[in-house]
Amino acid sequence: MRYSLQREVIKEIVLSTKIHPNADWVFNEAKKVIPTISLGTVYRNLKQLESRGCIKTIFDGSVARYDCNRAPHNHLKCRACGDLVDIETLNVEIPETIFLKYDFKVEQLDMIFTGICNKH
Amino acid sequence: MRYSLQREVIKEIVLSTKIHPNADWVFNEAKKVIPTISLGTVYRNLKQLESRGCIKTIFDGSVARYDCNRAPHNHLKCRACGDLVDIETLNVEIPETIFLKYDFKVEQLDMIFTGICNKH
DNA sequence: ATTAGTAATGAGAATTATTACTAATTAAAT
DNA sequence: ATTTAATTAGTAATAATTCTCATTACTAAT
Repeated sequence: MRYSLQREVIKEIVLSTKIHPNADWVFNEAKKVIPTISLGTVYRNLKQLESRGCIKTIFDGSVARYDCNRAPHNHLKCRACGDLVDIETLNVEIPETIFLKYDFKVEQLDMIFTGICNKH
Repeated sequence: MRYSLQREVIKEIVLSTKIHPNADWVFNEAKKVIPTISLGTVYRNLKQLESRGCIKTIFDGSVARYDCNRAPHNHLKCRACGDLVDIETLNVEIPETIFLKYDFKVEQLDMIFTGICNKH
């Protein structure tokens, strides 16, 4: 993968925040550094960064948000302000159990706790 | 909420399948019964049925799918065929723990296991 | 039975998030 | 320096969903 300034900037932006931004937020931040950058470039690079394992995509309802935390973890989602915060991974019956019970090979577990955060 | 044939048909369709259909699938099924029904009507009624608690919405990536299973449960999602199946709720550290640890009032927990089902 | 009031509908336009296309640019290899 | 292929900006296209609005059809009261 060839170097590009746009990609470096996009990567830095996502890696430097914990807010789990969406593409549009990243786009607006990136414009502060490269005013001519286009939204398509942001989407293209977010996708590339994800496929390289640099970042992860989480779906918040129907919109994609990007997460720089590569350690296994889960999320709390406040339904009042929309904030999404990381929490340490909670213990769940191991995938092995699911394999035996449902004949299904688990590769990934996404868990999201929705509720009200301490700002409300 | 006033009676409407469209809503009854839409409700029956969602309640009679376990495939967790999306709006378009419901639309196509509904057309078999009411050929003049419109997609907007399907979306409008799915939303109403959800707010009444008759059905639940699950987001599969960025598209909404509808679930007639009102008991607490989780989902297995096959990344090969896209099938989504219900599994019984697994034991998770109770919301109380999260409240104490993160000062966050959990109202709902969504959990989705992604992997490969026994058809592959 | 008729009517008045208003919720619901169908059809299509609008919106939002995302992807695809294309000609021009640029990093990197020769 | 020249070539090559990846990448870009800008814009058009797409997909899913929501909105608008004139018309239709339930329902309660007459």
